[in-house]
Amino acid sequence: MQRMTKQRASIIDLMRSRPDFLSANDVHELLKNTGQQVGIATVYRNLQALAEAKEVDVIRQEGTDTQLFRYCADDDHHHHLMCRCCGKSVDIIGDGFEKWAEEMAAKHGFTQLNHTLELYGMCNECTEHDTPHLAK
Amino acid sequence: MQRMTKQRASIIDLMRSRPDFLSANDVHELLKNTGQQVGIATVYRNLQALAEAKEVDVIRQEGTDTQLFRYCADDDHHHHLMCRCCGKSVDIIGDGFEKWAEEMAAKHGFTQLNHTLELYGMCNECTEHDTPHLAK
DNA sequence: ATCGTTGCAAATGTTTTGCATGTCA
DNA sequence: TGACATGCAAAACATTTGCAACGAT
Repeated sequence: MQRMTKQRASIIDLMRSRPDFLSANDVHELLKNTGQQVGIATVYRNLQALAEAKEVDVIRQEGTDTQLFRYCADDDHHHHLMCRCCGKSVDIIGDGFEKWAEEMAAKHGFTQLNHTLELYGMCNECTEHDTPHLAK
Repeated sequence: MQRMTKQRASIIDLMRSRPDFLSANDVHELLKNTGQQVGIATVYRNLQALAEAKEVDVIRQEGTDTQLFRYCADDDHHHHLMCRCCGKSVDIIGDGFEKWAEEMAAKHGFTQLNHTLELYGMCNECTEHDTPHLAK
């Protein structure tokens, strides 16, 4: 079974307090700044476990090959509209989209459909304030 | 300017002859099997150049962190419906989808929208023949 | 003869793993 | 106590880069 340790608690706390997507490294650094040292391997292991438990969402950063994690109460299937400037993200339910995807699959004889979809843009705040990049 | 070398020619030839998505490593191996040794770094450099020239499409493999490349005549923006079993993929034009995405962005005050979208499934052949995995 | 290209090996960056040690239940 | 969790360092990958040798134009 799953045991509650100091470090798991720290990680969960941090994730719950953060509305934006963070890399494993971000989490590691942020915890270090709070004085709660947690090994990077442990960070990865816990984020992975949380992802499997659907407590966090995982996406891939736009250009790079880094996974980003974010706490997420809603464990239904959904997508994200993420600000590439400040990292903030909005959950999107894909009603219309899912239907479109199924149609496309059917048209080409594909079954057992699955998909990856992420939307990236600039949120209104970042557009207005011309914020170049948000400090983590 | 761009120079045509043996190795660039080999890579382009291979890509043109392949309808499925290949990793840089696949390309490297396949060329090795043909006797046309090409350094892995060169494979990467050329695939990257081809991607910039929009001669190949790049996607990320479903679970992993590997990029996959595929020759693509059509340089307009489009998406892929890919068979997770045999790797075959179909180009999809996103008319309906693009519009939906813009609506979603607008609704939440996001601009400069961009997105990643890939569809994965089982093609009819793979479903019928119950092909477990295609040999590369 | 240039100057882009290649190949190799080393560097990078992310994520995973082995293993001895620590610790929750 | 005993199974699971942690930390560290090493391993595993995918990808990039420095640099000397090469070769297309």
